[in-house]
Amino acid sequence: MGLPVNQPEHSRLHERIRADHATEVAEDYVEAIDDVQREKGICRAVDLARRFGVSHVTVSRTIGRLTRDGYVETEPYGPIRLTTKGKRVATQARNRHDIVYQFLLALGVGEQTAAIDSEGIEHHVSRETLRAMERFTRRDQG
Amino acid sequence: MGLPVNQPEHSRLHERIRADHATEVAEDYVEAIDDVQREKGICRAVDLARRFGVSHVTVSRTIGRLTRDGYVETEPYGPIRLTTKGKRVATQARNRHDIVYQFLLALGVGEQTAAIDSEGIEHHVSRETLRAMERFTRRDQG
DNA sequence: ACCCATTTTTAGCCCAGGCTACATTTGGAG
DNA sequence: CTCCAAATGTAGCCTGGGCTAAAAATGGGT
Ligand SMILES: [Mn+2]
Ligand SMILES: [Mn+2]
Ligand SMILES: [Mn+2]
Ligand SMILES: [Mn+2]
Repeated sequence: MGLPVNQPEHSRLHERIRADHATEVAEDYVEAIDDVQREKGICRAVDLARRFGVSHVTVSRTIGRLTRDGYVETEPYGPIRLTTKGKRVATQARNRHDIVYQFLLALGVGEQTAAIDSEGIEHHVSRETLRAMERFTRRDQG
Repeated sequence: MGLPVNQPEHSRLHERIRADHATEVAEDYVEAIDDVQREKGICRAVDLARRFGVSHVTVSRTIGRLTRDGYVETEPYGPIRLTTKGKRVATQARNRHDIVYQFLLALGVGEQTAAIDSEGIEHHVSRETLRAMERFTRRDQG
């Protein structure tokens, strides 16, 4: 067994990365579903296909996985609704995404770049780093 | 066709993310291969399996793709060597990774967290954001 | 009421990146 | 030299997340 090594074991890092990737799609989807619902009342698969730039079939299959995992509910040919769990994750995801976005702006990055980079970075930011980003943004221009 | 929209179209963002993911494994592998070579002269598949916490079969298949894409060269039962292209990508990847890591430290994040988060964030940082991070780190403690 | 455009579903394909089980090769210890 | 442990390769499986083509359902406009 051996005592727990205190330096981060490299394999651990990558396990985290793989775990992040597994939840990444779920986070982006529930956030997008929530967005669409705010914008136009209900969310349909076709809305997500446009938003993500993928085919409607890909959306349909992904929604199947999200349903299986308890994030969304649908009936055949019906709209896509978030479960309680889905709403919670959507709120957290949007919050975190926004913190990262505002942080990049505060760092001096342009809006377009901040929008693009935050979309990927958000999924790999721990609580600790998120807090540090908030602190910086507040101090810088709050 | 329509005129190019100037606000970042949401689907564009996600296309970037998907592209980043496609190169992510290649970047981490060539960086790791370079690391191992520095540490112990030659790099073998087992070294990478340990480092990434995956089976040697997964490494073998991944190395096959990297060979196909011109990043590495191997002979049967031989060590893993980087091509010129592979070395270039490894150097760039390490450089960028280090900038992100140092930046997180400068932001006030702990070493463990910085190590973990930088491993994921590095792949989603544009040149512009990377420059902003360098600027901040230099100003903060350079 | 009907028709048709839009939407969703289904079938079937691809590739990346995981795995286990088993076969083969290699090189060093004795 | 021989043998065996370690490394590598091969076969076959899985899931996620992409795609196209074609079928089926829905619902709004006339
Ligand atoms: Mn998001
Ligand atoms: Mn995202
Ligand atoms: Mn790296
Ligand atoms: Mn990485």
